[in-house]
Amino acid sequence: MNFVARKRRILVDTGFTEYEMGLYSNDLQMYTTPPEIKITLREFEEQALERVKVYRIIEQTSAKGITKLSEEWRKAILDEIKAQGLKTFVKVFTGTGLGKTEADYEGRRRDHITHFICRLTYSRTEELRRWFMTQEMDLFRLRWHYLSSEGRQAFLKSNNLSYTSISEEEMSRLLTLSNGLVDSTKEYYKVPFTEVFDLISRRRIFLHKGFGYITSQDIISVIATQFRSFMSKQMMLCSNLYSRIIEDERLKAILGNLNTVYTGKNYTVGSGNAHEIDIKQLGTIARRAFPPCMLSLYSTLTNQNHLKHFGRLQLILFLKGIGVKMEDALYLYRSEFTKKMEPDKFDKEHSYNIRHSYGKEGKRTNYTPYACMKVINLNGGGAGETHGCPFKTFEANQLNKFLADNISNPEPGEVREIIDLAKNKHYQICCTKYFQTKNPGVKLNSIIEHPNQYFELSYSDRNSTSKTEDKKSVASS
RNA sequence: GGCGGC
DNA sequence: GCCGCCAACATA
Ligand code: SF4
Repeated sequence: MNFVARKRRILVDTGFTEYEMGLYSNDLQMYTTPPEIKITLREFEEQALERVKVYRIIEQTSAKGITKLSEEWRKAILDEIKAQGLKTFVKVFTGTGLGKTEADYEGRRRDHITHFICRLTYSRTEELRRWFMTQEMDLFRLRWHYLSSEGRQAFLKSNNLSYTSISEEEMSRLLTLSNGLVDSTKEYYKVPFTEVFDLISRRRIFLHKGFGYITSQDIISVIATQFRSFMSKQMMLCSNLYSRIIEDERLKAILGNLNTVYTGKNYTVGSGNAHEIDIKQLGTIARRAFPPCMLSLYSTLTNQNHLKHFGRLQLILFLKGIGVKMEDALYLYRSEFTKKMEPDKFDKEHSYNIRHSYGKEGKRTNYTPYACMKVINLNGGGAGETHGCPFKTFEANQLNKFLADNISNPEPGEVREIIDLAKNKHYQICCTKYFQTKNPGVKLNSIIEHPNQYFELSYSDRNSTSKTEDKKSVASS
């Protein structure tokens, strides 16, 4: 009777229509069609929050130093998803593709719905869109790995990706034509060569009559490119939709809640953490408590007496965030710049922008200092540029020198560890490690997510450990 | 640095 | 050549 009941439930009780059965025929999809949402608001919120948890797990696992897309990476992510009790997701994420049980369909529908809710909520700003896209792309590639050969074929077909897997006889022709470039032990797909440019530049790809022949391992990179470009277009449409839909009060409460969970954003620079900064001691403070990205800007400002556009911005917003008064910031920039520039030229070219950054001109917006994500994405490596995150932009020897100059008593191997983290592109972990070697007394409960957070932590540490010095100077005066 | 005005 | 304006989240 169980058997009968279950069988009926597939068709009747769960209410999967024929249309939905088609829509949810595969564990992986490109989310081209919006779902019909027939669930309660409470379920809506719960399920979407679960997907956000998945995003955070992916992000944090990648940040831990585990190389993306490796076996270890997949295992770590899935284990954590299980540990947080998100079993339904594990099933659909690791599915081989074409399962037909009720649970299969249920999982895919949940995947579908939660994806669209998140797509909507994370479409709001540029920053959120970027973050959402990278998590979704990683998730997509993770899931592709578990699809069976049949599942992959079906996926390609249902998304009109005309990459056909090649036949036996075609294969034997290719073997002779390709001069050893095609390996007979692997499975190959035929792809229009216009879609494989990025792959061609990285690997040797056999091209023939307008087609590239790609292994089944490499095909994911082609698909991912398609998926990404499709998604980024969709995100733009969503951001329009968002502004209209958000007027529903009930939805507003839920959607708002969702993206506050966005990890990079939980450090907010408020008026609460503004310090009295003595501008004449800024050099000492910088060496002691500035994060590398800001210290590096500060030193080129004072050594070269010049900063390029984004460097000026990155630094000025940071300074504003730690509590430097606008007059002091203006004074600092002017006194350095005018060592190599006529004072009136400085006034014409820069003073307005500084006031504007402090919210004193035009629209009078108090712009928020850049978070690590933003700084890292600034990519400061260019000629004469010092902005961006040093762990990303510095060449190996440059980084070596920086670390030697700024870490006074390194434990053996510590510097090596920092360099390796930087090399593996784990900039924020790297920075956290750097922070810990400079401030062994401070216990961190999270990684560095914001330059101003870095400053607060190291500055307050010095304050508390040097209370005796402060008292002394008070007493002696 | 970008956009815009004269 | 002069100049202004903008980089951003509405949420407690
Ligand atoms: S990780 Fe963040 S705080 Fe550290 S140097 Fe890079 S941008 Fe600055």
